[in-house]
Amino acid sequence: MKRTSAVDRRKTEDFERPILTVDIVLLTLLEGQLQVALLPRLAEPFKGRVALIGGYIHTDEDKDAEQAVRRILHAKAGLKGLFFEQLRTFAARDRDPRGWSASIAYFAVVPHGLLREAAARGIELHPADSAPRLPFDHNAILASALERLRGKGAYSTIPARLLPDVFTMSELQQVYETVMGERLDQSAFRRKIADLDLLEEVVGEKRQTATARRPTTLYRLKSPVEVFERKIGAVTR
Amino acid sequence: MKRTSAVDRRKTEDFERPILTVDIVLLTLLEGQLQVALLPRLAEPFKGRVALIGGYIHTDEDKDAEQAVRRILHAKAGLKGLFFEQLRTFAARDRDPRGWSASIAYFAVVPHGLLREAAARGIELHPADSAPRLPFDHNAILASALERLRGKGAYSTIPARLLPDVFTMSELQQVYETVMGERLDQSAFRRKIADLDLLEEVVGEKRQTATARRPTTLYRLKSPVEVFERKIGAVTR
DNA sequence: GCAATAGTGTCTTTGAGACAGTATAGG
DNA sequence: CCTATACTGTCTCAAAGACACTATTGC
Repeated sequence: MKRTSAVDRRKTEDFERPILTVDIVLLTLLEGQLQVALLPRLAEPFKGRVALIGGYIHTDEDKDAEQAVRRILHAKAGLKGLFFEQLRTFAARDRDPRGWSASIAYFAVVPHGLLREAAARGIELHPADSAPRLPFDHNAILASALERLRGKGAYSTIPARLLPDVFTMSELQQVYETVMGERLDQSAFRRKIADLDLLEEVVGEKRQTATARRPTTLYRLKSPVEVFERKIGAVTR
Repeated sequence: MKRTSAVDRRKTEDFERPILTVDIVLLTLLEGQLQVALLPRLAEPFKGRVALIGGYIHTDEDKDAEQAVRRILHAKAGLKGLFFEQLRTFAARDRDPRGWSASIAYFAVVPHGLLREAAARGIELHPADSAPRLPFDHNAILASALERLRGKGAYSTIPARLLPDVFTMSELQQVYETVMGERLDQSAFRRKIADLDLLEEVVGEKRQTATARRPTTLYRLKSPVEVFERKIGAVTR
């Protein structure tokens, strides 16, 4: 892995450049459970084992890291326009057998309904809390994404991005409960959501899962992801 | 900048490796104002201009990015044992004239009293809110550090790390006021700090700035940086 | 009218902002 | 005893937890 002579490089850059990749923790909700999207690796190292969706930065195509994330999500999962944000960078000598490497980790959420094409491309969903052992430090990256979702979940509309465009208030409450891992009081939840003025009603009402007799109002998020000051609280007793 | 032949690399890695550096936003408090530590650059590009403290990852010495931060803080500012945490990574094609590059940005705080040696090494302090124009995207990195400090400041003991080991309650309140840019009510502040149980009294009392008649209790932080649930609140009217 | 979920009203607790009060020193 | 800062007490308001209540449909 030697490049130009050490003498030439010494002027500006004394050290081998580490490998730089992007890894994406793509989360969705299925059967009331958070799931991670994993993809069997096509190349060495760890060829054949499932891992986070990721790839090299393409210095010719990608003008920045976000662009690389968009390109990779599109190419490997057929997805476009998702909400995603940078988690943090995992950079160390021994996280990759190929040598010193850095992975800029991203966290993304997607409604389960958009994953048809992803499934066709070999993407598998695994329960986020009991994912298999992953190569590199991907289990740590996943843990970090879950921590972020649980932390920021209570203070933002990110959990709502796990639902389809249109949803009921009960569904919304269930997502928050799943994400936060706590039961929420129905009355307090609705009050809070109303106060925050995040939703708009969808005109045509609809009947939900056969068990419901009374029809339910449907809602849609007003704006892209928002963050609020005070927590959506849990039931304390 | 060619390395092994394109054919050799094509198997695993089709693209040139970006430059990878670490940059540190080192903040301190001087004359009741937040200040950033900046250092004139010794090498091109932007040789001679002040910039954030940073450097390449040394793949032989640094086992991970945090180690690089510690090494750089020690080598360039003579500092050890500071609180620091990762901000986020700035990665784009045009942020560095040398080509596609990524900087893992860190944010650190230091009591002003520890900066004697740093000053001797050419480090300058500039008001954080009116720093000069910096090379690369360092102004954006600085802005991101300030945002983090102001955001997390109200929920953590990080602001206290801007003070010397031992401090008075008024000093502590002033740091929080400076960081948050808001006046705080004295009674509410003390109640909050007491409830959080963050401090321990220092036995020998001491008289503060000549203006104070009554002697003041001195405190010390009990534990390393802590984060709390509820904000240290501002005066609303 | 019964089952089942949708949705509302209201009591209570708690955190914290406002603000005035008391305490303790030097001069 | 005056001044300047240290420190405390308490009223009030607002957010939100608890919980019981009403509403609307299919069967």
